[in-house]
Amino acid sequence: MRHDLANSSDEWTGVTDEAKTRSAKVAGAGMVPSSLRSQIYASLRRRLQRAEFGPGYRLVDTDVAAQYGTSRMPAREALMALASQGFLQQTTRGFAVPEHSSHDIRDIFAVRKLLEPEAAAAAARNLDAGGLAALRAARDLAREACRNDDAEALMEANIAFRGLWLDAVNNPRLVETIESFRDHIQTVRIATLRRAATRVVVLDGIEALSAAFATRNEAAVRAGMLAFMDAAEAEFFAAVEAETGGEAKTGGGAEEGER
Amino acid sequence: MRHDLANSSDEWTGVTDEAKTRSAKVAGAGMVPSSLRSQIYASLRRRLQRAEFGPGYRLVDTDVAAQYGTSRMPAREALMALASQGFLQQTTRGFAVPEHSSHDIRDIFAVRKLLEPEAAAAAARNLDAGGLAALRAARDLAREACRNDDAEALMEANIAFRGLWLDAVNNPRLVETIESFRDHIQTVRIATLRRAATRVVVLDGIEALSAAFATRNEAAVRAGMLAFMDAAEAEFFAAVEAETGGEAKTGGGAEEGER
DNA sequence: CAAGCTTGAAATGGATACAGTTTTCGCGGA
DNA sequence: TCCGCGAAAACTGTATCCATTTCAAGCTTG
Repeated sequence: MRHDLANSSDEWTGVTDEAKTRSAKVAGAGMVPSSLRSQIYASLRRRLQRAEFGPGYRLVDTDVAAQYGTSRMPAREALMALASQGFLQQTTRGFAVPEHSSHDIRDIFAVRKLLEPEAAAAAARNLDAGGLAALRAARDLAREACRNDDAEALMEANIAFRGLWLDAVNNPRLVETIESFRDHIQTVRIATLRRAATRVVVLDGIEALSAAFATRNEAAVRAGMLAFMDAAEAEFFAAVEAETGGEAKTGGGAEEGER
Repeated sequence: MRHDLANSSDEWTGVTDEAKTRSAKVAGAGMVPSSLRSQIYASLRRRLQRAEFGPGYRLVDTDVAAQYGTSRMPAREALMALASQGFLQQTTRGFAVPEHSSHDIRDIFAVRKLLEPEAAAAAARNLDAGGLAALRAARDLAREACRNDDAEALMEANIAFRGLWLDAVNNPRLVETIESFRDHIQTVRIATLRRAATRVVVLDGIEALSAAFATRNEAAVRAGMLAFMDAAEAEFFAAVEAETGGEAKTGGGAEEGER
């Protein structure tokens, strides 16, 4: 399949905006979006986030270059940038979508549990009336989605809710670190997407956090966030257990191998 | 100055080992240490950690390539990898060593205070007799350096001490995150290197931590690390205050600009 | 029939070449 | 002396080419 860079608005323009926002937030880093390298990078990153390639899928620079209609060099550099940020694994022969082990996921949850409760507490300090209203709106969307058993919509609402309180955190470094982990773990989303129990857990978490944010009770926010993450972690491992019977690897992506 | 990759054992072979250890620890990532790109990357990262280039210093791929005696390509890729991990800033024209504002440094300290006490506590659980002995040795080096008012040696001992307990942390993600922050802010070391008071603070911190590690008392380790970081932060801002009279930017690196 | 070696294709890493763009520096005029 | 202005140099981004490495399949041999 040919992936054009100029057209395909949903593919490329959306990512540009996100990149702009992010880099402007961090330290005014000079964005150079017009280079083929950056475009391929952004496109691939978006496709990786959507789990378009399953774990273990191999990405070869010549193939990527052919897909985007460029020479090998921009494709190579985009792949290397993705690898250096952990979105891809560099093997002896090419790049591969990393297969997160259960242990790896546990480690990531451990780090997130150190960061996110504190970040949420900071957000609770900073949220204004408008922010709280937006959080309520996202919560209502989540309720609606849960009532309709719409896993997709619930995930969207969850992501929106998360983005809203993260916007109120006044430590860009902290936000950046948290988001870097979020991007790595679509694995969790995919594994737990289909479970009805997960949807309940997510809605419960959003409800509890929403209430805590509304009262601006920092301790409650901290506790709520921690409980939410514990529940999510337990849910993930329960899903893995149910699906694979306790295998170590967390497969289940879209296209497997294919090479 | 010409930076050879094959010779210059202190510069390059040591870094190879570190890179090998690190990448092997993370996720079995395929290390390809023989590539020029990786070698330049590791060497530059080491030099950045040692604050060989001051804030704002511009690194141009042609210059780096000439320094290492390679073509532009490996240098370019190493620089881009460093930039994508935050060790360098990509400007509209080349790469520059980031200049952290006081606010930025405060933010980074806030994140580190969330991560490092927990990480040190985990290390305390895992350290074996050999690790404790190595920590004692590093502490003795720090004592020696402090007695001689040798700021350079104290910095080395401090880096060694940190590396040792980080090696005992069994969560590679956590280690990776901590290291990314640590390497970013050599600024702190530069600004505070010359103060005698800072040297005392550093030695005190190492002493306290060393004692806490020796007893494997997790709570003491956590508290010691937090106190150490608070002291370091206070010391940094005191140094900035004393030096520049409260300027926002934290200059004072080795070579400034130079282009 | 199996195990090891050989050979070939594919893929990566590095070097060189080239085009486009920005910056800077020197010069001339007001 | 200061302000344009133009040319040259520098820097980046991309393409193409070559060398080296690695994986795999097939063949040979015990």
